[in-house]
Amino acid sequence: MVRRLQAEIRQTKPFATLEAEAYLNLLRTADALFRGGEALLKPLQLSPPQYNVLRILRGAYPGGLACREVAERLLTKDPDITRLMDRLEHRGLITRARNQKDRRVITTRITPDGQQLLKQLDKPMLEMQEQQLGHLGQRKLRYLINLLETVRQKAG
Amino acid sequence: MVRRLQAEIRQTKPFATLEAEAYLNLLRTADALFRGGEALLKPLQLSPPQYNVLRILRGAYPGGLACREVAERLLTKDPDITRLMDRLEHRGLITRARNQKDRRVITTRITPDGQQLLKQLDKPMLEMQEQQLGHLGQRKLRYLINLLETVRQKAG
DNA sequence: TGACAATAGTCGTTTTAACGACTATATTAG
DNA sequence: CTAATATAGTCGTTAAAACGACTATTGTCA
Repeated sequence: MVRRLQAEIRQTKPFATLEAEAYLNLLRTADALFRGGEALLKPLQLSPPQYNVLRILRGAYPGGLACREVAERLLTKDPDITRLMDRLEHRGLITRARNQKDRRVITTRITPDGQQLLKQLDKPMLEMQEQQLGHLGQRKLRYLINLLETVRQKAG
Repeated sequence: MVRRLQAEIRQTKPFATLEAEAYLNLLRTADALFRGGEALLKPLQLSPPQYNVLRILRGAYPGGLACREVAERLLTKDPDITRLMDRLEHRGLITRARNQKDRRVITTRITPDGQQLLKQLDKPMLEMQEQQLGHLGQRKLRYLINLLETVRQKAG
């Protein structure tokens, strides 16, 4: 991957700005990490957004969340949550019930099956993250987190 | 965005590990930056992968590249390059010609139209990156790049 | 109260991505 | 030289994501 990026640099030309270099690096590194997670999910037939929704719902358990709340925590648009939820419900990983107080909202909860699925993934995820990032050491990790949060404050 | 992330942390629980925190931060920050680029592309009806392919081809100009070479530099699988190229060719942004020496390969080149489209985007992209990342300053930017490359060496 | 606006969620459609199977050409080994 | 294997690219199908329009319910205010 690094070799690939270097090859590309050589081939085109050095980055126009340091910012451009950081930008591309950030995207590529995130992509590499992302693929690691994706690989763990695939055997369980779970897409990354589905996994994220389940985690969000686990965080709210034993309470539930409205579609809108899930969409907010997720980085996606509302309209697509519905069908994503459809698939999760169909697999028995979540349940949905119309709220009695405000009959517009539908409260979604994670089921025991859903929780078990997540639990299965917890350790592998942590191990993968440890392998991908642990070599930096606590000090550099903290600094990296710090930098990223700063960037997101400006860019997000 | 930051507020959103903090809210999520509060709601679930602090991250299990520092690595997990860095992992999520990296993904979210990359997503934020990515959306910035996407927004610049949308008015021109160009998807991020299409943009990347055009940039790769510009780097190779006046030469061309085989599908496989483009796929290598891109982070995507081969099979999908074909149709992506189809759309670019249909819009006159690239041309394709079967190689005479090895008749299996198809050499793809960027057209003047394609180059002009890219040129239109160069300045806005740099400006966006400057706005998103410039506030860090050269020193921190270099360090960030350094950290990211280290991570990618291990994770990519 | 009754009209109007806002909000929650769903649905229809189009575009992209993902995965696997398939064709054509080239390379290699016996 | 031929059979087997590898490589380049394409195609078919299914699954997701993107975008907009639509329905139902609630809230607001004249």
